[in-house]
Amino acid sequence: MQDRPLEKTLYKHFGYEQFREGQKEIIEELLNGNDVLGILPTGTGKSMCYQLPSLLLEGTVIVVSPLISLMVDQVKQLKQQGMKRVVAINSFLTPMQKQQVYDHINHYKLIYCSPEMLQNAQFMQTLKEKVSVSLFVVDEAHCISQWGHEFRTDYLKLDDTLKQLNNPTVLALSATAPVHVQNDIMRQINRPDMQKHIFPMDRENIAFTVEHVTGMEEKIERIASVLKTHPVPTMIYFSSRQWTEKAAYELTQATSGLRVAYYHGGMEQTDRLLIQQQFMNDQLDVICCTSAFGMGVNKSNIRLVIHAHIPSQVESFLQEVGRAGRDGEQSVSLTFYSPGDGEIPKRFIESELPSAELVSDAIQYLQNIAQNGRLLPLQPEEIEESLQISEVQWRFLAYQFEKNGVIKGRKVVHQANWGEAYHSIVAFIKERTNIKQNKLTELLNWVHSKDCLRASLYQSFQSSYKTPVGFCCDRCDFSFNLWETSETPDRMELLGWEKELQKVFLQGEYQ
DNA sequence: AATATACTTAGTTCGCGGTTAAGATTTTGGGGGCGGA
Repeated sequence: MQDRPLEKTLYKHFGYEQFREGQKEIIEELLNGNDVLGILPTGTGKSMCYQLPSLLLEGTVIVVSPLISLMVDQVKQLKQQGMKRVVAINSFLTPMQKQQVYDHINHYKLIYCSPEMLQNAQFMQTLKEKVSVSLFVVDEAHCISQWGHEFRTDYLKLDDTLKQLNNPTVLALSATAPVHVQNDIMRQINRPDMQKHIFPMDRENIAFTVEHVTGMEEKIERIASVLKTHPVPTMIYFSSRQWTEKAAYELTQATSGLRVAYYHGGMEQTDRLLIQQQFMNDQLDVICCTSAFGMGVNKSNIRLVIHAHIPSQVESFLQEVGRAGRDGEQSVSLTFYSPGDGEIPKRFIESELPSAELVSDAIQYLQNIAQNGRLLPLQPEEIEESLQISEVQWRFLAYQFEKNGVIKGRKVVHQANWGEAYHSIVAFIKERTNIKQNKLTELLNWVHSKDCLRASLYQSFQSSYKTPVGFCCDRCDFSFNLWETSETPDRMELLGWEKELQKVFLQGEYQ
């Protein structure tokens, strides 16, 4: 091991004898100063790709993460492994805590933050003054492409952040990113020449099945009957919060004995955390959830992922399905479709971005402000109120107006080219809506596909896919009565005393 | 009739509970000296 310094560091700090597939190549690439786009399946240790370099590189590693809970989990885990010079900066810190972190910012080797945080002037100033960034990591990088254009536009400003931080080496990581998402990531962060380390993401132990039914009532009946014969750890996706709650109640009634809960973004943070932990600890069998549930759920024995509603694109579908069978055991994806099910995602797509009329209203509103020599209101809620638009719609517009030179921070640019801005924004909205509608159509086509579900699902994502280890799909060889699941395992899984002790010590620890 | 996804902010408090470091005290094991067999 003497002439293998990377392995030595790996063993010394993380206790592993050798690297997993892909890790070493990526790390060497980064240490040589090359940008890397890494697409690695979940559970193969993506975070090692930057945690180990953070120990070897001179400066600081910045990790952009989409969820506070993800950063907090990572920091907790690293501290537990003995790496103390790690911090997550987010809105959970009080102003005083934040100041303390800023005062000693150069003490940290790893800093986790959200893309929004990187738009905070004080944070950026602190970084620029006191920190030399050796590596800039975008975790869950598909968020750039999937959320950046409409939902969280700060994801599209990372290229500017990189410039301000003296163009450090970049590592973009994701588990599920088809070629067009990979290209979008590189385009948005303005690094066209990234070294690609891409591993196939098709899952050979998941069987696919689609059932056409009449409506939600029949779906829940079917789910109940499947769960009675196959009482396995299960996730059920819905497109509405209300249905998650209703279904959880009805399934509890229908399947005596199964422990069912619901989870969606409208719940209290503490409740969300509790449900997630109970599910991960096998204290719950079934979760009825919206798309809010998923990222950061590292439960290895999820056997069944049901879509009671379809999402709005294949990428989301694959991410959600991919949470099944991380342990390699036979798992199943069950998708329901009833006539009209495409309507919900269609409405989402239509309502997410403002209409042309709203863009024109917004321009009038801005011109009014400019003429009176005023600034934009400090509270965005005030603008949303005046224009009668949603928070997401205003954030999208604000980003577009800024990009088109109409506003600068809170200032409205007087001599802006309003006509051109209007046309370019409206054209962009059309283009995005189109792209999203096509993505929805792609998923709907799959649901109605007559051919092998596995083949048609993965075809557009990668050139080839592995042959399944068990069942393939309901067009080929799968049906529920062939699928044998072992008896519900003991509720209390024995982990060995080290893991049990670790669990006890880390319980309830959140910051 | 409507249906989902997340982040953000707060200026310089105060008291309480818990933790840690340092010092004091007690317990315990081992080493060394001494006397006797």
